[in-house]
Amino acid sequence: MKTLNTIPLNQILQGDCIELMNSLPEKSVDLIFADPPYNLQLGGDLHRPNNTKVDACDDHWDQFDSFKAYDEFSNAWLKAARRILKDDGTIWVIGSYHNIFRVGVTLQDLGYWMLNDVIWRKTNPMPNFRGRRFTNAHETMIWCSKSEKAKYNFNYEAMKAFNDDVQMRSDWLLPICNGGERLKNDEGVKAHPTQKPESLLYRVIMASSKPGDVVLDPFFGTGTTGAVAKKLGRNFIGLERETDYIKVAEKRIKSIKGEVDTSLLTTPAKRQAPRIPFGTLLERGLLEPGTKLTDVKGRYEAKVRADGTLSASDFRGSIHQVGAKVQNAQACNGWTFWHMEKGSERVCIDELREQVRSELAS
Amino acid sequence: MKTLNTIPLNQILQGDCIELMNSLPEKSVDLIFADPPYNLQLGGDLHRPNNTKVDACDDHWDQFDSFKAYDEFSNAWLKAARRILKDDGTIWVIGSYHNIFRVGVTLQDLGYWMLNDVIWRKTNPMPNFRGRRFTNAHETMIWCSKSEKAKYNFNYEAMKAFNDDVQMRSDWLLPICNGGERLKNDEGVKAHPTQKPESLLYRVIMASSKPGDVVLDPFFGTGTTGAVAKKLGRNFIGLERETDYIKVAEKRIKSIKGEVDTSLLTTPAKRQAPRIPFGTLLERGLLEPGTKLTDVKGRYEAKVRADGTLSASDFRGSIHQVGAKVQNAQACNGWTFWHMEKGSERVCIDELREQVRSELAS
DNA sequence: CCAAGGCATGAATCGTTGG
DNA sequence: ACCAACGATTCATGCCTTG
Repeated sequence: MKTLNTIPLNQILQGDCIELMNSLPEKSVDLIFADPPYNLQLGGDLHRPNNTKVDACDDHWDQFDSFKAYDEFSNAWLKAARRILKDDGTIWVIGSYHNIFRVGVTLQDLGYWMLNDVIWRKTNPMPNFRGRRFTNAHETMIWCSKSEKAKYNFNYEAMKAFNDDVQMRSDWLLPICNGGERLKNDEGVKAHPTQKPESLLYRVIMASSKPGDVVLDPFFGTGTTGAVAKKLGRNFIGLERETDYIKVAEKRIKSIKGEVDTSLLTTPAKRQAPRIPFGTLLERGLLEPGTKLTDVKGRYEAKVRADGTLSASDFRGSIHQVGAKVQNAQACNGWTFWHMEKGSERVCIDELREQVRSELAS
Repeated sequence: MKTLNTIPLNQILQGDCIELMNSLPEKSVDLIFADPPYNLQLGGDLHRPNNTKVDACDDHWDQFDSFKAYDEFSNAWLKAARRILKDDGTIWVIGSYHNIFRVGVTLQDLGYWMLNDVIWRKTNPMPNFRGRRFTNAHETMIWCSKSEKAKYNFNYEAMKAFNDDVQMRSDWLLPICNGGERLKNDEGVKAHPTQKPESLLYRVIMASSKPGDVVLDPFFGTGTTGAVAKKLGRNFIGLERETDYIKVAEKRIKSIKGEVDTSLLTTPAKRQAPRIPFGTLLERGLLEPGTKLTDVKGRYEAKVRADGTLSASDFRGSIHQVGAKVQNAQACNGWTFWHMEKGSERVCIDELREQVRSELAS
């Protein structure tokens, strides 16, 4: 494949992304966003508790023989990306714990300079159905400049403005892509197993590029990067192998008239008063496992357990459940019912919660 | 240093953590929590395994040299840790984007099996003063078992109870360590630059160990791991080079009184409840042969046979087999699937099992 | 037309025990 | 080591059906 002299804008190029990048002129791209295969290494099938089968990402493009093969792949495409990236351009790569550590090392070894790792916290992740691990509720993005001294672009003021005038943090709370945004094929089946939400790309592109910039995505899929780039007045280049994805992406991008929906940039409304699990008082040392709690008169009592539940004679449960049980009542607000002894006084545990709330607010 | 036959508990061992770990008996530790140094650019803490010092440098070649040294260091201590870790033990390592990707790759390359990456979201991170990046508001922990097939320990029910009866997610919001918890030396200066909050260790130790387990921290510092281990009824081993840190940690841990009733420290899991054959319900008269069972909606039905099996139209078998068959599913938990009619209500047979269990316990 | 409830589904490295 | 059987396990969201 011969090298082009000018860069083809606002198009999807079909083929292997490494070969395609090698055909593009060097130092011609301002921003790269990449969502490479995660090398998931899934075992057998997984079923939900209601016996339905989880639709796993088992596509051929996610299969690698070994970590070594995956590292060689990462090294190859990140090297090709480095050649076409302008000296002051930046690159984002997204992944999960299956692959992101290997991608991070490859980035560092190739001389990229890490600026941030940014956590995409999902409001609605898939639960852990078997109860064997923590709910995998986030993905990680790495943001790099081409070198330590590069004068990269970061729209600090814009990010701050969109975040209620406080600095944008490295953890972003955004929903996964579903509902109307999720693209379906003619049979009504999801067109791509891992379509990213536009809200994520809005922040990425807003933060690290300017209108008129060239934004390249080497694993274009159904074209979220291109769609958002167009909406934000940037030029895009999409690289993709699969004909089916390209068709969907072209239709999607064609239908966009370049308007910006700024609501996608903002953080979902902050919860009013943050919910404080009772266990928080334990891990913060405000209470200890074994502490005796009583009602305000000292008629009923229970002991605090390490997992943030209470135990009373032969009953265990939340502060609310145990509070109701000892009174033989239907319901009980454990926060106002239970007190701890402090010297000769009884202090309501709700005061401890207030203390935590004020610390969380600061 | 010669190898010990028994493991020294609830002590801080002074010296190089790799040498000290090599002196401990193999497969003797249940849980490792490690907060390794990652000041690549500061020089002070980073030595090659042969004890030569790595120069702090900026340019690319030396940066690569320093990554290589860091990888050798990680490989050495994680290998030593692997030897002393029990086959069903787990390890946590915490870091930031400067080092965590390299640590992650080393873990994977040594054969550790990643279970989760967990994000510690800081309520009160240091702001980014220059406004050139996103506020670095989190650190990353990697949690691994020793191998893919290991039967590691995860206290799912405890973590769920702790989190208001919703699965604990992979992102944890916790404040950094300051205020009264932050240890100061005699001059009133913070005793350690990166003291971790006890709340973080509380969750780690609660989630992945049992009372009486051995918890080792190879970079003990001021001993947060030991302090929380003691509070939660676990044994600790701390490894540390610096005399100043050891003094502070010993004083800290000595002041903790660690007697807590073990029953308050553990959350019973249904998984480890004694097995009750379905036939027991019959011989105890809780069910009679011929009783009709249905699913919760009354869509499927079966009859109880005297031998403790069920029969449905033209199929006979265990409660599980028949439950699966009528639904045309691969598997089924008959205990939660089948219900008996009691007046106008349907009662799950799992409640009958609970009744038997409580009778057997008393 | 609206409210309530049912149902589908998302990048997932998701068993244990006894024969 | 392999196999069969037991039996434990889900949260947020959006669309659709039912009343």
